[in-house]
Amino acid sequence: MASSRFSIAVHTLALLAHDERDKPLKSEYIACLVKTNAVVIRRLLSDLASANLVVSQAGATGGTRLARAPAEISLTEVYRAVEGGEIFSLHRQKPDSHCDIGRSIQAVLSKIQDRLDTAIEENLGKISLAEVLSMIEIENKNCLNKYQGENLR
Amino acid sequence: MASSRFSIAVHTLALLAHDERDKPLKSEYIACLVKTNAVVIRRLLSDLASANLVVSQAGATGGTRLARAPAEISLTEVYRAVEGGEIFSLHRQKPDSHCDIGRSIQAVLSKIQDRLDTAIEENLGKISLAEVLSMIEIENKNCLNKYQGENLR
DNA sequence: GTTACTGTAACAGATTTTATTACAGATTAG
DNA sequence: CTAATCTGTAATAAAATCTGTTACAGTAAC
Repeated sequence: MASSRFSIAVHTLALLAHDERDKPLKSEYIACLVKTNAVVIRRLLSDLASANLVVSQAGATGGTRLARAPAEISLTEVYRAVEGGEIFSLHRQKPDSHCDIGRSIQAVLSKIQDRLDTAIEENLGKISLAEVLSMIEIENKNCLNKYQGENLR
Repeated sequence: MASSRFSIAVHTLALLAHDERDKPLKSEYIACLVKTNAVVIRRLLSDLASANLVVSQAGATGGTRLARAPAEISLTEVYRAVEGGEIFSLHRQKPDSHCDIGRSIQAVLSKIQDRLDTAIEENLGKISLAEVLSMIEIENKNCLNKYQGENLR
């Protein structure tokens, strides 16, 4: 799945974690910062809500906020919630099953897919939303330093 | 990249490893077994040749054969040769950079991409083409057993 | 020189992602 | 209770990506 849903989900969650957390954000506002359509955000938030990562409220003054503290949200959960979870696709046409290889290659490839998926989830499991926030902060400081450094010349 | 190129590459290499290895296979023949077009196979083989995994020969009686023994070909090499190598995409539209999050989120996501990519390559590095062949054999035997078992009823 | 391949370009078709419009249902304020 | 303002979802359009196909130049054997 080469979609950008994971990226947009992490961005959205970071926004929810960054702003005052008791005040829910509106999809329109998030969409504006992420530069996409509000419906795209709502669909994503809907998936995140199903995974109990966020809580939405309908009606005027409604919006969405995190369901838990950022330190308690792992990127694995986000990945599972919004991404299909296949690193590569199998053959679109089923291979010729008269051949020894063709008969079993897809079963073998599926096993490899599973291994990779596990590896990815383990890896993402080590990263929490809180860590993403601090990575962002560090990145911002680096930017600032670079910029000042260049001004000194 | 949710393409099936990796699957088709592994299938193709398995075919090259399975048949007599001194006799090169023609793209048309491989395409028939993989159930795709010969040009698709040639494009793939062309990438695999650039990665020194196979050797092709033009002209009548030409074709393609493995460049090394199956035990010496790791799936990491195959993956790198044919697949773009991005588990998820970044935002298609760049996010609003007036916002603290938007300014740095993509840099952070890139780092996460890199980590995942490394994890995948490490994982695939543990699997050689030779192992794929034996996995296929095991799978075929399992199929056979199942089939015979069902016939006994 | 004829035949039988590979390698690539160029284009068409299919599939997948993303954006947009529209509207029903929920919630609050007045 | 009515108007205003959200979410959630369906339906559809547009854009991007992936596959398949045709065409043909270049290479090697016979």
